[in-house]
Amino acid sequence: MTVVNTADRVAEAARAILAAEGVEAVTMRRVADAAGITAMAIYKHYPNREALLAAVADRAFRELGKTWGNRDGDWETRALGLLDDFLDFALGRPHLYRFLITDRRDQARRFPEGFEDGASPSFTKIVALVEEGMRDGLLRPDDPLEVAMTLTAAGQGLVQLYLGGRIGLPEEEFRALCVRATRRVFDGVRA
Amino acid sequence: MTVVNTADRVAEAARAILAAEGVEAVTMRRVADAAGITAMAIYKHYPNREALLAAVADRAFRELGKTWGNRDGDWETRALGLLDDFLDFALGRPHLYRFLITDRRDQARRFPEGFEDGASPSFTKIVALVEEGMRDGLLRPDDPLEVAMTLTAAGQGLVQLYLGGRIGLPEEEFRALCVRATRRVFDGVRA
DNA sequence: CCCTAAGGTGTACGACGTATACCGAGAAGG
DNA sequence: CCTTCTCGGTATACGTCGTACACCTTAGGG
Repeated sequence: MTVVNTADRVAEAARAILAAEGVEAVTMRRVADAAGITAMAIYKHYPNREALLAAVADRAFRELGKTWGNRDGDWETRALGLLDDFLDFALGRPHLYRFLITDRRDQARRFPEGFEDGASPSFTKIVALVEEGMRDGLLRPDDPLEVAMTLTAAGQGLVQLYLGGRIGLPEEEFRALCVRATRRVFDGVRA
Repeated sequence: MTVVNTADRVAEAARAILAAEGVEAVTMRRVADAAGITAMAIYKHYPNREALLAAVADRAFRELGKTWGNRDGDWETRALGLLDDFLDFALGRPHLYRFLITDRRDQARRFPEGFEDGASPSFTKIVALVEEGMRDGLLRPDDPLEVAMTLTAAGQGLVQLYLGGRIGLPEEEFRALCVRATRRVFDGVRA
């Protein structure tokens, strides 16, 4: 991600602060300082703070899609690998995760339309895996989109609880809990 | 919930604004106006805004526990009734839901210690139902706490996606989706 | 050579959380 | 009965936030 122009430099500065300290730490003045300009200069590139944050979300999402789910192995290995990638992100960059996944964003992709055509790179990979599982007889025939959604929702719910401080487990144990929970859900959709 | 003293009146005013417009709308000045005092007078009752919000969370949680899961019928009816109650709250008072469930709160109850003794009224009901299901042979023997957690996580994940604007379905269809998802998870833990 | 537009600065405004100083009423104690 | 505390309230002010507005500088095109 080479930074070329000011708009990118600003977005990158915002992303860094966000990842380190959370959305509420992303103030126009701090971002401006980090980018080497004045706060008001940001408005030459983004109409307001919200738009800046949206731009940050965009590039974070794009970056994310590239690093997810590039594993080999049998079906179950790849499935749990996807969960692992997800947890790596959620637990490794919790502020970014909260911002991207938990916070409301109005023009976010929507289920089911926005997903059917593979618009969401990460979710599409899960859907593809589910479809493969059904084709190969590992999973019971069902609506792949809904099954994929059920699977991801379980993981996201667990992470939400964990990041919300409701699960007092060390990270490794929490990850193991996620794997067990996911297996249970798999059991529910297995052939 | 009769309001007697100023502290309660303040908390109730804060709760009303929160339920109507979300946490960020809960400013000290607005709460004070609604309670008929000055902003600074709030500090005679709560050390700061965070403490006020914590008090709001407390009473909302307590109120919630009373209205949840008072249904009769067979096991599945009660189980889906609990889901229904949960969705009633999450979809009926989304701001309150986000505040209580999604937002980070430091002295929140924790899994597993905080739940084992039945400290959380709503979650305890789910655990009890799961335990009953296992005793009666409806569910496969397993850790009831973890199974209950898997179940709730799936529901919370779905709601998180819905409230985050990621699921472009009308409420009724979303509720049906939740039921189908929950059934799939049930299938995974059934005997 | 001037005009324009793009990208930058400085200042200012209203809203926020809250520190601080002050005040009046009633209880307590001599 | 008068003094003195304490409790719950007010008024004012400070630093920070997002951002409106006026202004400046500079590169490039007619």
